[in-house]
Amino acid sequence: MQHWLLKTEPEAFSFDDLLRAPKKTTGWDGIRNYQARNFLRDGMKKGDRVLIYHSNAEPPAVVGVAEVVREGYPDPTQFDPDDDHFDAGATREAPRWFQVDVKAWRKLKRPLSLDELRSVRALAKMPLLQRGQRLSVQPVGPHEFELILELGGT
DNA sequence: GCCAACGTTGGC
DNA sequence: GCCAACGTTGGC
Repeated sequence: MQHWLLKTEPEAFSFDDLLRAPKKTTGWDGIRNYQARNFLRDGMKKGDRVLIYHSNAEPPAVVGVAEVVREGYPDPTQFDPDDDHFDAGATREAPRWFQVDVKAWRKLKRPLSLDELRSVRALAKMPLLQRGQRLSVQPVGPHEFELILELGGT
């Protein structure tokens, strides 16, 4: 089983929104980056655990844990001309963008801010903490994942 | 709101 | 295939 981190802007969709969603589940749509797309399409497997990170937040922080409940399938918003994420170059025969479904598992007892994560030496190699890292879907090592759960409390 | 870092686009 | 211009991300 692998572990991942998904970024979201809480103003658009927060972990609490996920907790309130039907079946605490949502399609993680709107990702428009090829590297992230490849993780969604090929990497993420049912049962994988996912850290949910709030970007553009005060403070930016890991706030909860979710689980992949459906593996990669075409993101429907790419086909919708009225959607912000419409992509005229994508077809149903050859979809360009993929999403997974994630279900909220636990909210961390205490959010782990970016500052705090940076202060933990064992986490220093996380992509999230690297300078200029913008990828919104990232793999997380098993030890890093367990440590974050310990620090945040589940 | 600023701006550094990065990804994408398109002219050549 | 290079690279300048442009758009986006996301911390601050």
